[in-house]
Amino acid sequence: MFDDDLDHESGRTLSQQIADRIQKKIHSGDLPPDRAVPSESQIAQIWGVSRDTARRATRILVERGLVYTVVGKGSYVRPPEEWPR
Amino acid sequence: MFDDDLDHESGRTLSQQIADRIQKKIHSGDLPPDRAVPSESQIAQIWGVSRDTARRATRILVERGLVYTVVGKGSYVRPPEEWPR
DNA sequence: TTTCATTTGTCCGTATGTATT
DNA sequence: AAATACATACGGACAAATGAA
Repeated sequence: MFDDDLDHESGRTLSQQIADRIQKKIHSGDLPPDRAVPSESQIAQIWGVSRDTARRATRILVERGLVYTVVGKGSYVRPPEEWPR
Repeated sequence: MFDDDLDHESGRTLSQQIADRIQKKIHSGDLPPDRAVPSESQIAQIWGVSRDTARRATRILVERGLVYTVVGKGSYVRPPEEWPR
């Protein structure tokens, strides 16, 4: 589902690149509303980064208004009606 | 391990002199492949320079192809097969 | 009720990247 | 070259919340 590697050289940070890849899956409908996005542990596993970096990636998506987080459960895709325009 | 003082008078910069000293340890095998070289903080501590100067020293070794850097972890001795000839 | 695994929240220490003064 | 500050990243630890067994 997420297969392309991250670019450690480009100007964009690892967490930004991860957020971008997940955002594409959201906008494409691959990750529908209220569907769980990859957990921090999964992100760390998928892209081979630390949980700290995984957390940053998730927080970026929350700040972009595309994802909401529930403690103890996970982070989920926000309905498109709530996306910022 | 690194005991000789730097020369603040010579033409060579402090970072160059530090890089030279570490390079000797690499070429002598005192710092074997994939062994961590002194961190920027350690360099600053050992030779009494700023972290900025320590960074420059590490950077020089990277540019010489003797060392590779991993963000968040440190800098390490590159295997001799990868050294430029 | 208790136990357990999973997930996020928080904090720590260390290291490098970047920018400013 | 130095001093400082902040961001990004890695690794580890423990707490709190959730839900299932």
